[in-house]
Amino acid sequence: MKSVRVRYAPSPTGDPHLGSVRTALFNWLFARRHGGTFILRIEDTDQGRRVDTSVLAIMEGLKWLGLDWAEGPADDGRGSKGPFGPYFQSHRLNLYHKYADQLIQTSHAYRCFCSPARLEAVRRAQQQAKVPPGYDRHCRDLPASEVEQQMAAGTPHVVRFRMPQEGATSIHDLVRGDVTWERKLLDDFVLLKSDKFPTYHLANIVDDHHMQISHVMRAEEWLPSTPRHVMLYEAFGWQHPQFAHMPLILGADRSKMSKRHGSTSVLAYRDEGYLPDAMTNFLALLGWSLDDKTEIIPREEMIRHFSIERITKAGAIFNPEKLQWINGMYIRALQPAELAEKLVPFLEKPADEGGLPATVKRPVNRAYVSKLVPLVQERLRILSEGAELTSFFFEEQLSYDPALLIQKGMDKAGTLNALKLATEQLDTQPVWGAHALEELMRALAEQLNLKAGQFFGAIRVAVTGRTATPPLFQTMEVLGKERSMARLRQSIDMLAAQA
RNA sequence: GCCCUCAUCGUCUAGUGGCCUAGGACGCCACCCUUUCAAGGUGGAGACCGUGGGUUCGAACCCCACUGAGGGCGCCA
Repeated sequence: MKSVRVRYAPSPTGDPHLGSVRTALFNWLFARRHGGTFILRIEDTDQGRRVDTSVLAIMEGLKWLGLDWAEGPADDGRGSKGPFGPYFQSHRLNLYHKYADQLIQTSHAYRCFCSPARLEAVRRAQQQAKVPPGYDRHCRDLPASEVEQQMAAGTPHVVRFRMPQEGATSIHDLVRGDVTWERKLLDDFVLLKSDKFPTYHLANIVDDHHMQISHVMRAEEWLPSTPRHVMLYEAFGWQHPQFAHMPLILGADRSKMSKRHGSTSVLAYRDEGYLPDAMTNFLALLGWSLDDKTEIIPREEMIRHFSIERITKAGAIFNPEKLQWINGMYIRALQPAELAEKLVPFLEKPADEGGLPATVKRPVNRAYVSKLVPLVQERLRILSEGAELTSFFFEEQLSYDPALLIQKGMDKAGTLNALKLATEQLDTQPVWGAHALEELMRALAEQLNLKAGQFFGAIRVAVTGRTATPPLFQTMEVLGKERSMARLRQSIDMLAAQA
């Protein structure tokens, strides 16, 4: 195989979405697998839809996921790096004009002076007549004299491809096998718009050729435009790259994933606390598999084993629950110190963005976070759950319903008594370690003739304000004696005061 | 309407003619572990492999038709 050069060619019209990023991932994996080159090219040929922040967002998304490009926009998002640049199509206009002219010279293309209004009317008529929509080739065979006249008059025009009407065009798609189209069903698509910008079709072919792209890996939605591209390559006398059309990522309703299906920007997943490795692992599994059983696949393994042959053909519904599960697996695999570091920014977010309550001072004490992290590591699925899971570690004042203190099979008086005894004994406890605390309290439970679950349950609520927490005595150890004792005493007051 | 693609548990998938009375994973349920919640372990429910025809000694796997779903049909990519 000649050297692998693949590109990810998004148009900067918004944040990078999941489907788009999955395409980037597959291209990147393929390049890595074959020691090839992964190229980022910005297809900004639509001035109307261009969103300025988009290029930065796309690069941010790729960087976050660790998908580095050898050629493409430079890190500042302005210049380009790599030998075939620039990698912004809007900076390559001369090239497209040159090739559009060449196509006109060789009669593979022609100028079309039809107004948008006329095109619209034609389309409407076609719709009414239930005829396949498409350009009616009005200008395909305009006399040279009229073309000259229109040009002299400065009439806005586009350049269209003169689609041959005989025969068929086939490709051998690496994912789908042979696919064939009747040429007479293909219309005379636009190559150059009246604003002198190329369409996607022209720019794409010219650039893929000039950048020596070996494999075009893109989503299935591009399959229908592939015969047009192949015809263009032929018109230029160029060899076309190999094609591989990947399955679409679908929403729950089985339609193409879009904004309608909720937050689909990868950056939103980053902000919710998904780990980049978990994200790539999950995305890779949407349309590709390593074997019949492996789910957690380290990046290096992914690279080693990635192959187009194992890409699925059918579209895949995005399953958020599985993503959460995978993320949980990656969180558990983290070193506690790493997790602590990743968690802190999420804890410090404003309360209404999922951070700790507003009453908790920022910045949080990192040493303290490091101590509690081991207690919540296996209970976390995404980083943004951290604040909810740990807020009682930080709060000065707990607020909860005192009735929660009374455990199943116990009453108020019994609970009060148990809590008082616990408080007394704990108060004299010199060594505030989980093990010692547990021994002491187990003995007391026995003495009180209470089940450990009952007794510990009451203490748990007293100390944390919750019924579900990390292991009680470890929690108390992290909380510290002073804070634990204060909470115990407060619980007694609250319960006693309750009617 | 026309063109193209696709079709195995709810979901992601394994499966390329006999190893399939269809395997794994998420989710769900139960049990074990256990001071709660998780994590972990074990087990379970869950797919007559879209339907109907072929081919073959034998089909989830090959062929045809149908049906269904999706994508495309812009001076958007």
